[in-house]
Amino acid sequence: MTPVATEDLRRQNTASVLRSLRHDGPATRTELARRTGLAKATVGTIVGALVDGGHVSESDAVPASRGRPGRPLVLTGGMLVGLGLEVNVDYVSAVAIDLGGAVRLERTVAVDGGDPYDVAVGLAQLAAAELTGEGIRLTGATVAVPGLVDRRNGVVAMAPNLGWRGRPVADDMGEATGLPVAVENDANCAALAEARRGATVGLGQSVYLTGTVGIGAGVISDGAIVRGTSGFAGEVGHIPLGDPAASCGCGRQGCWEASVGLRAVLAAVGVSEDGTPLEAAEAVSRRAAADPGAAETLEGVGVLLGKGVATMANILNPDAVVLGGFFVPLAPYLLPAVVREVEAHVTAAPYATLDVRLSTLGLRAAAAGAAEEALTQVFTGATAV
Amino acid sequence: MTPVATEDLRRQNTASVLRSLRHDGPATRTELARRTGLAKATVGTIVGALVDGGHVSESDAVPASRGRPGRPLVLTGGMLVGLGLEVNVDYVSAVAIDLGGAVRLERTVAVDGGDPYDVAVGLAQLAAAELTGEGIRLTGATVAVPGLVDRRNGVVAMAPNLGWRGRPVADDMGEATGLPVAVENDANCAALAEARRGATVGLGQSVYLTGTVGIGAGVISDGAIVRGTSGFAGEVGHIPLGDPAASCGCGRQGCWEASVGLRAVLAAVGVSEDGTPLEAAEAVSRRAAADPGAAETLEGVGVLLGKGVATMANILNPDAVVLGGFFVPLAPYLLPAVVREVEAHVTAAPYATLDVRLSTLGLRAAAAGAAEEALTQVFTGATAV
DNA sequence: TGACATTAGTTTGAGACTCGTACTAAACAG
DNA sequence: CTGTTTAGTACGAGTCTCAAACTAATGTCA
Repeated sequence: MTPVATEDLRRQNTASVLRSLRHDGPATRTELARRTGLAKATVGTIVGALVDGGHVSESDAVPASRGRPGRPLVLTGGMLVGLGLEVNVDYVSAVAIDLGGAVRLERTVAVDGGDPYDVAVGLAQLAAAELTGEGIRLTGATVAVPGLVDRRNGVVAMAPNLGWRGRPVADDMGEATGLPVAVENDANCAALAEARRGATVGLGQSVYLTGTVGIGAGVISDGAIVRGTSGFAGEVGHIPLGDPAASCGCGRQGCWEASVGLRAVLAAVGVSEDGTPLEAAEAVSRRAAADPGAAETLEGVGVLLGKGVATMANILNPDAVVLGGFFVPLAPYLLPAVVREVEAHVTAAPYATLDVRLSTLGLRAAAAGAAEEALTQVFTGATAV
Repeated sequence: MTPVATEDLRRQNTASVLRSLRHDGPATRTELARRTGLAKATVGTIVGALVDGGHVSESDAVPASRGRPGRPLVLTGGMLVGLGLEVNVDYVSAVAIDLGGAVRLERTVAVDGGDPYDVAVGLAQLAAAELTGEGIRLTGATVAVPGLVDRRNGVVAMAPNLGWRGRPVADDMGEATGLPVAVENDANCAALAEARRGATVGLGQSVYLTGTVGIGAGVISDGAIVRGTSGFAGEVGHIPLGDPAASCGCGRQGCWEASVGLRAVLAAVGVSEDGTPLEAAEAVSRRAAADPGAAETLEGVGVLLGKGVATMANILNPDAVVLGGFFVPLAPYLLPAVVREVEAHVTAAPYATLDVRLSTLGLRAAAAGAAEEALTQVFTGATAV
């Protein structure tokens, strides 16, 4: 495994330079040499190729205190773009992000009754045509799906909300668009998005917990998604630490989701399930503002939520846990209890702080994360620029 | 980071050859070239250096069906040895393992009242002297400790059973022995040992769950320990999914350990806490064989154990979970319930099988894993042979 | 104003490495 | 004893990084 020839060296070092520009911002060649540990001459060669390729450009010289002023290099990366698609029951979103992190395209299309897959293919083809028209090279597309995804073969094993089962999305969509297509769980994508451009930028390890209809988690370690053996990691909706008496939609008792999922919350507070999860959660929030009993109920949800967060933290020891989805509008009522439970139950609490944060990216997180994922192979050196 | 020069290339490829020999067994040069993807000529050069260094040797030619017979290469690795130390309340163990995976030294010393640290230092010095006397080069030592270990600075943050708190073991012991010393959690080490030479050889991702006085887990991914941000991952003893009424030694209620830990099991079955955890567990096993009520109680423990295993499996999606420590003698009574709970609560269960296995290494696991850990940098290419 | 110090970036030659091809070595088959 | 087959080595070409020397651009200070 991992055969390494001398050209792979260049790829790795190029990726190292790109990562440094991405992660620590613009820098002169000399500064980059210091950051990466490479020789000045080597950085010069690598940067030369990147400038030729249009991925990096020199900004105006900034005179340092003394000596010849350096010319800082900026990731423009207009040429390399990753495409992310989020497939959901009622909408499909596309986001394209370039090497520099800029959003180059953003579309959302409603799905009216038909198969979301067809909408996704159409959107992907549209985006690909539009982007390549500008002379852009797409590194690939990643499709974020709410369900169990087997990464090894690009098959969606099960996506109950979409009604998909054993669907070879990567192969099918790859053929339809001519792009290398990967499939990924939506919570994983959102977690990556928060880690690259949201609430957990700069942290080594983080967990993203989203509440939409179900509960899903994404785990990020050193900028990469942790997938487990078959890509099913982070399927936390049905871990058995909810109220043992609560019946879950899956037929089991005591699932976490059955106590802290959207339906459970709506039922507990007595709000009807209208509109999107976020709209419903906002209705709950309004009710809690008016009704102390409802606020207290939410605090109870927060306790159970905190127990689950503490459980994940004990197993994974992340720097931060990010709450997303419908947890965000309810945060004022949930967060105090969550923080309390975390402090009570996380073994490492006195020695390593665990931040509980709120998602900053909102609904766009999954698609943006999918686009970032489509770009990662460039930053890891797996693909040549 | 990751500055890569042309010599690092050789290190990586050498490590690749070593890993192949380790993982897939002896092979001829041509076979190695096929396995690693390197050119035959390159493998020839690398193997030449390894043979010169005494790390690899040619075994007798085995004639293939036709043509010139190949000379299979075997990891002898007599020259490079990793040292592992397991520090416990009443004993300290040392195990030394060479590149070929052979155990080169094994010692256990009882601790009678004194500080286990002093015993460990003495044992390490003894082992180092003995091994270097034979012309062996020690790559380093890893100390396995039952407690929270901060890997970044080699400090044992807290080891309640040892009475250690904020102790800079790596620095101190490194000075005393002249070796590079690392510190690691004992469950992590045992998990690594099972993955390299025990129940989970060949699996990509595994979780090891040990019961001694407390409950601890180790997570292995692609042959490496998953540590989380500060090395506190796998501290599962106090995740809140035990009986909510059960009081834990830590002062909290509902900790998992308070329901499935050794003391809880002994109390539930009515056996006194005599001897080592394993001896006590064997007493429990005898009791259960005679008393159906006790067996039923154990089944209840198995249910809670299974809930925890399912929780970890949902978060991490491993290939297998290994039960060690006192769970092994009680397996006949626990395992059926554990397997049932896993099948009931693991979301991925229909799509990816999760094995529940028993530890095969027993008490020696932690020290052996520590020794393996001390060797890993050779196999990852971080250290030159 | 001009020599000097200082820092940025490039040129150049050496050294390390892998690769493909051609070549030698060692067995068996008929 | 010749041909076939497979294992392993020698060799030259190509790629890459590196250190040191060198050029470029600016501020400093007499």
